[in-house]
Amino acid sequence: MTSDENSFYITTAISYPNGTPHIGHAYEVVATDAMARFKRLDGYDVFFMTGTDEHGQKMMQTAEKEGITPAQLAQRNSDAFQAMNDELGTSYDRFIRTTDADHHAAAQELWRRMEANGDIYLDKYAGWYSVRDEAFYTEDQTEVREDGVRYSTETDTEVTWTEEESYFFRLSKYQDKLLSFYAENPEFGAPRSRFNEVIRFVEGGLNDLSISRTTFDWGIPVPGNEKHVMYVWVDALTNYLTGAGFPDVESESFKKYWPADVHVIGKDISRFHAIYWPAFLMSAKLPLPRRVMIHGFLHNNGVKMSKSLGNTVSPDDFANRYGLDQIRYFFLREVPFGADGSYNHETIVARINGDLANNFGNLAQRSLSMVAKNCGGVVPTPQELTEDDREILDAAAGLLDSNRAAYERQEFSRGLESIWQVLGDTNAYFAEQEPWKLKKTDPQRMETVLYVTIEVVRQVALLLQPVLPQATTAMLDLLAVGEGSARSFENYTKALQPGTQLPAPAPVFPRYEEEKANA
RNA sequence: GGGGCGUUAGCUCAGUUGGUUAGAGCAGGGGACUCAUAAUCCCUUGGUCGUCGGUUCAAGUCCGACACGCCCUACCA
Repeated sequence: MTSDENSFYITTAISYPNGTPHIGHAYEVVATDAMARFKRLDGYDVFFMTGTDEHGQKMMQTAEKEGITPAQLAQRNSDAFQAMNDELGTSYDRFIRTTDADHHAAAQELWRRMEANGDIYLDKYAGWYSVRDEAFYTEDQTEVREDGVRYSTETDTEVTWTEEESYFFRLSKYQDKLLSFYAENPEFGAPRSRFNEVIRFVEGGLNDLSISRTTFDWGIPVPGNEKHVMYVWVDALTNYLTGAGFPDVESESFKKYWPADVHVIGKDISRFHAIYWPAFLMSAKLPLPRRVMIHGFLHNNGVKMSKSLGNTVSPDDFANRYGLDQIRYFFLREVPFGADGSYNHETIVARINGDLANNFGNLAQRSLSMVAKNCGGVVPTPQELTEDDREILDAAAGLLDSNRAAYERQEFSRGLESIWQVLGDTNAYFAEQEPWKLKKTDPQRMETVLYVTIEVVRQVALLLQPVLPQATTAMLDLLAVGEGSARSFENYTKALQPGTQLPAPAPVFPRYEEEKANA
């Protein structure tokens, strides 16, 4: 039972809409979007899903505080998350909500399967429960502080003594199975350092997991016992199955897309995805996802954002200030995916002006404007290629494979780095060939140089579509590259046709000017 | 307490299985050019590769301590 090899199913984590979206949410979805776009361009049948995880006690409490129902809160904030995706122009195929009807059916079916496998039993749970963490703590993991309230020592959140009947999942039974799965699938968790943490945790022994609650009802009812709702993580993780069409395992979409190819998540939830989730699926006798890609966090200059400091920036403001493609590029180029990173105004501007405007934008502009002025505005006709010409064209041609390899491991920054290496070489090539002098001495040679240059620009633009969807669309328009398949990777080597009429060139990447920003 | 990761030019980082003068980008300095978004190109200043010790003909690259930093996990060896 494996999914179609030409299909590609990728997900972000679903967000908890207890609050509004921040930069971290944008970061995750942009990276996932780039991956999805790359695979589409590379001929895959892609299904890209993101969404919101709306159940749980925290949602109930927040709603209560605001004097609205959990459903209203969920609706409002889920809409905000979807709006963020739309403003960022992400190419999601489904925005799933755990309140969707088909998700209820999926979560209950997963439960039944785990139960049928003998992995769920009813018991009692007593302990210090933190609503914020959605977790129980033992006595010694908590302490009473000056205010007379008991807190979790580790997470500084308030805990209350909770005694309740609860269903448990026999997670302990899966320790060895998980460990052998990890050993056989070294690429399952990434980056390696995070995966190692997961493995160490499992090696340390697994306790059975409490997977239901009776103290509130904002959740999916446990099949056969409506007093209980499912623990939010059983509910939430199942969304990945729902998106593929579960519980209809015979459906076309399920056969095509499950198991998921990549779950993109933050480092805070690696345990749920790399331990609980595979264990649930093993229990339910379903195939396991191929990869869990764990990204780091972005810090604003190492300073945490907080509302009281007034330094919060919504993804929306961020994009409006710098530009959509610009922040996408910054996110993916500046920080190796998987590592923590930091951002600040100066670094962002340096990337926008140095990489995008100067190295790439200007290369296109300088070559295309010469074409417009000296070649009658049509794609020039190359003569026999010199060693220099071939070298630069070969370098560009090689980028497709190197980027495939980079994307396969979500190493976006490496892929982009290799592209900018070629752009740098091309600028050097252009300066060395001096086509503006050839204009008078050897017009045919000039045409060859211009042709080679804009052909490199074409290939680079094709390859950058996943990261810079808007700018590359404009760039490919300037090169009169047809829409649709002409812009997919199958036509990566389909060179520009001499004589093709080109539109008047115009700059694609504006420089970021401080005066304008401060106004 | 146990474990993991990191510590390389001002900044951000690359450095394969140990092997000639340790690299890139940005920043800094000098020059060139004029096709171009004051863009681009060339040259160039910066490093006792955290500290100490060891293995080796040879270590940034292996081993052992130690010092910082980050992370995971815990009072059980």
